[in-house]
Amino acid sequence: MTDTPRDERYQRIWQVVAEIPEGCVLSYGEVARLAGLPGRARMVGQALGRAPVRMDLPWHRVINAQGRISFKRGSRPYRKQRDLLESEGVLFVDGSVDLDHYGPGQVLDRLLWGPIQSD
DNA sequence: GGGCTGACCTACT
DNA sequence: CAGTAGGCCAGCC
Repeated sequence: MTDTPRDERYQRIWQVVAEIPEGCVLSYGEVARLAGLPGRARMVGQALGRAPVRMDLPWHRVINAQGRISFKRGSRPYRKQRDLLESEGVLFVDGSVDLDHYGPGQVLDRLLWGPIQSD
């Protein structure tokens, strides 16, 4: 897979991100794995940063494995991402999202049952 | 080529 | 919970 052309790797990453349902989040590592690039979480961040704006990628649905936004707290990108997520119903508790509620394990439930109501 | 940086991750102290 | 270490790899000096 290391011989895969760079453009194709970006394409795969973008595709995975594009398919994250609204109100759900995936970690960089998870996206990398789903794109067939295990262990290359860093590349996901790069791919997102270089994604053409016209793609309208839901980049905000990608956060780190800690369930937190990877931009510096309080920075503009940080607030932007957080606003977008909260507008989709993703709740932040003490600066992090509950991956048990919005993470990959909940994608199916989310599709079947709709937005998370509460506990 | 070497060195450094980064929207990262896991495992281990 | 905080820190460290090693792994990962594209891009830019």
